[in-house]
Amino acid sequence: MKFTYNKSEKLKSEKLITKLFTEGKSVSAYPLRLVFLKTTFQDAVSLKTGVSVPKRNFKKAVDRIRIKRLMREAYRLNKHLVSNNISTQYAFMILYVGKEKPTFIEVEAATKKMFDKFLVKTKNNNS
RNA sequence: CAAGUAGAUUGCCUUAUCGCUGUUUCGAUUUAUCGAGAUGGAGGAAAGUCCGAACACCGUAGUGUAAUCAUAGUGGUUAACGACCACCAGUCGUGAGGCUAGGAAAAGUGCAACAGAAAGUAUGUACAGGUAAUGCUGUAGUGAAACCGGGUAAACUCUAUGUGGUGCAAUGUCAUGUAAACUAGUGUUUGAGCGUGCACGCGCGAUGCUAGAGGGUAGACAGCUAAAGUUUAUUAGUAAUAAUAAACGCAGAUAAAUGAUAAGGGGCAUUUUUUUAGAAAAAUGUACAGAAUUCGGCUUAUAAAUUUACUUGAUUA
Repeated sequence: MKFTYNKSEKLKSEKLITKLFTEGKSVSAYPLRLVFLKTTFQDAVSLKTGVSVPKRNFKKAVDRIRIKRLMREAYRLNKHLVSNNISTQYAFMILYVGKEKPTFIEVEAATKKMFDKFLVKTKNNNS
């Protein structure tokens, strides 16, 4: 198991992001919200993920960058929960919908909870 | 010692684990990826985007005029500036110093609280003087200012000088896919082409199919980081700054790297407790803030610390 999160695992394509937001489904675990879409892409990874913090809630760039770093870190350490349990490729976008600055412990707990919900939801859909 | 004035500097550190990104070396292969190593990786304001430039494109024959906006003592610095430095003047402060609203009122228009007869078309009252006669002359009284070519330009205005626009999402190169139109070839029952992996067979099949050219979307590359560079020293200058020498080689991401977690330590401030007037312990706090083409300024935010020069007051000798 590798806790990596490099360029090929990041969601970068503008087209795919637009499609994700128009067609994707979502689960939320406050203060996080996950938008996902079953899709395919060239790179040999099972997930492509982006993170986002709205400027509306955090006006200072320092705060936004800090939260994004926490979210990326939580994703990096916990992505095996998802990647070991899915068969097809997914695009993820994790949004921070809270309005307070979080700690890493909060973000990590919310990430785990969110991934559990995601797995439950996708299984139900398949069966 | 206290209070203050003007500058300059700094902007916490270490270790471990797991990661991100640029460059580079080696090794693997699947030839564009993987693995291992080495080595760079946020600021004094990176911020606001308020000025000035470099650079790029668009506009423009050239020149002039007008409008718009900006600037406004004198001299200097600079690539340039509305920035900076020096001096003069005015003004505030006991002082060190701070501030600038510093061109023109003899082109025109406007404005002037209170007081006052009257505030810009002057001239009432009282007293005195004077005349043929008249506010013709003086004094008193209000006011910052009362006829003086008055004041005010931090009112319009005038004068002088400058001023084209858009910003790296600029701009250039490559270019998968694809609609219509264009050009060439080929084809319409003598069947091009497509699907069924190939052949056979079967099915579909006609402004069709193939190619070119074109356009330039997704994306990639260049622009992109060696620059009016940084540090130190010397010299010239009151200074801004300039010259010379030596050393250094200093982020380059793009849904956007420069981190996360844990442990330990340091400085300072505040509070509490202890105490032998030295000090010790504990708790809390430790800012503002995140590059996005690049420079020079300005403005704004900022816990706390260090330091230089000077002023005023007090005490001691």
